[in-house]
Amino acid sequence: MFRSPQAFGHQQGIRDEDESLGEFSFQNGTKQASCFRPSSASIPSDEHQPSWMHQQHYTTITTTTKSESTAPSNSNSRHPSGSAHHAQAVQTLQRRSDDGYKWRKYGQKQVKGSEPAQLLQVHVPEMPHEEEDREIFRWTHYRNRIQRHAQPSKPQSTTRNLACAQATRSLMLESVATPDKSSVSFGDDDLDLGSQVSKSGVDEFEEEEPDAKRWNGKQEGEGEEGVSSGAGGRTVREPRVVVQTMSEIDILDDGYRWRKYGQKVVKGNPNPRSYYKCTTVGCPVRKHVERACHDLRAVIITYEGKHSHDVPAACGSGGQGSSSFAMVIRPTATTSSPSESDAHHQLHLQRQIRWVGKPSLHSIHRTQETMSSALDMIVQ
DNA sequence: CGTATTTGACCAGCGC
DNA sequence: GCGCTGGTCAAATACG
Repeated sequence: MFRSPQAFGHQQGIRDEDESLGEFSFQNGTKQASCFRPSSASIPSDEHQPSWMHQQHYTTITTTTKSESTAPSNSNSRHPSGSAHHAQAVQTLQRRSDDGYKWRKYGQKQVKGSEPAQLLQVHVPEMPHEEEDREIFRWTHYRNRIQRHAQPSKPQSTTRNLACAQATRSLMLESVATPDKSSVSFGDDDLDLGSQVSKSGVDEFEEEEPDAKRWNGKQEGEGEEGVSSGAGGRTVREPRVVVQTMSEIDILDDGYRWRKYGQKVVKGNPNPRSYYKCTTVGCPVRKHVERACHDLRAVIITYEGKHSHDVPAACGSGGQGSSSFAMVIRPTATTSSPSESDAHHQLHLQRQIRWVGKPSLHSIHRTQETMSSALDMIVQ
């Protein structure tokens, strides 16, 4: 089995935002990757056909955690760290983007009242004044950090196994908690988009109270993982992690065992959403999986909760499983005191994610790279 | 036969 | 209060 805890756990602390973004690197168990650090030369300059159209391989990441300030009575005791503070980091990174490129909305996860996983391939660069774009920005409710440099897709030279055949061509990682005002700005310098979003989006972001009723509701009573509102406090949604991957199969082995407990068609997406629980006793983690309405190949997986256990050996060990990748996500990322930095939180988050997979599979590497990179961005 | 999945019913939050 | 919606439950069913 391939597992590369060093992919995240060994990363050096937290880098300051911005400058490193365009040239971050990460490590996984197999190699030093720089897939998101292409040279600027790799950026096509074709304005007529923005390069992202050629580049299937992009990643968008948004992470948020909740600050105590807006959830004063957030049950700190639920977190082992006894945190009273959720630092919030909001970060959206896109691989295919930069000034002068157009942005196109490529998807939307429509959960009424909340926009936990808006998927963007933004286009129209110079005119966030246009209504459509403003909508896009409102949509995200996050500040967007656009990665300048594109990574050319490496040719897949070898045959893939089944899982790999579903190779991730794009990924989105999005850890979402109830937004608050402490959203971290990242690199408004690198693109006006960031500041624009902060104007048109973050304000709403701050004001809106996402639909937190359900993912909290019952979970609160189920275990320690649910982020609840304290007495009289606002309901705080537990952080989520949303992963979007291009796959022809719905079930991607992420290392854990899941039991399907429901399926429902949600508004705005003809494709049913499947609900899964982690089968490990006492583990509160749930996820739902749905196909994007805009692209049937796109699978959107939303995790919520923190695993109270490690990856089951039988699953995560890569034994006979078809694990293309496994991601352990423990979004309960809190700090022990309000004074602790976002960096601390981010490091915490970073350490909560690791990969499990088969190193021999190229596309797995690609996925891992992408995801690792995504996480690397998160901790910027 | 045990386990996993399916699927309709039910529940709860929110807006009108 | 009612309807809409997302999420969950649990009996029925399918599968190995």
